[in-house]
Amino acid sequence: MRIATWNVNSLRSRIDRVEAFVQRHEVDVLALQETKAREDQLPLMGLQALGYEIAVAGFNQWNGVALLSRVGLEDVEVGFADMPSYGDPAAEEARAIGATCAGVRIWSLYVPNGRKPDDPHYVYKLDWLARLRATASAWLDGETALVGDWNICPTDDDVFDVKQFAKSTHVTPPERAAFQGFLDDGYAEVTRAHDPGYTYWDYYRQRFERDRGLKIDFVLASPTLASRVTGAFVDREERDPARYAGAPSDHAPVVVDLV
DNA sequence: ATGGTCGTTACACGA
Repeated sequence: MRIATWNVNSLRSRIDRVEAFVQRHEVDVLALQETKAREDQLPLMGLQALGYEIAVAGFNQWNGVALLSRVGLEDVEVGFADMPSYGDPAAEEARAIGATCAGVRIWSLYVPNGRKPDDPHYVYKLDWLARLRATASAWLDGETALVGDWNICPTDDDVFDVKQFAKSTHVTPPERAAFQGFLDDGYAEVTRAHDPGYTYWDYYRQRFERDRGLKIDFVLASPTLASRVTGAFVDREERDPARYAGAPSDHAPVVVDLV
């Protein structure tokens, strides 16, 4: 089975790329983040014609998550609501959607950005991660994957220039400790060993062309699932502005293979 | 310190 995760930065603006991506790599399950659309706004017929079931949750003009699967999509669950200060406080905003696909419980996660270390959103980010960890620790016995945009650079190697991030989120010790907590509990990050490269490059300043990026998109697997991983890679071509028509997402997809 | 570029029921704001 091949699963993938991709912060797509608007599913509507990149629906053609998503269709091409899942076909190009024969992806069985795709977790999406920053979908920025309600299901009723999405032209999903193409993906359905390709055999994908779709579950969409949590939307405003910045966030939103989704799961596509051609190997079953059961027991869909939405959780970990967004901070109310984003968008319409009355709208239900989710930053996580989970489903069971061919026996594997997969969660598409869009960890809060945090904005700045002195911002309330930063506190919210750490609290959100603590709540996720407490819940996810109960899933270690099963075949569980926590995939998505973690908005954390766990090591200095995951930042093109640590000095530039001295006063920024993504690299602070509390964020790194929050990420490490999942590993301490027994989850394994299964992509780095196969592809240590960045997964995100800012749109400005030709950051992709100069490979000035961040590694912030990860796949954490429970022990049983981790033992099934045979490979992983970052699809950098999907981030290359020169490779395909139209603007790319600022994130590249991450693909993982399981026996 | 600033600005650069994407996206969105947008002409400001989040990433």
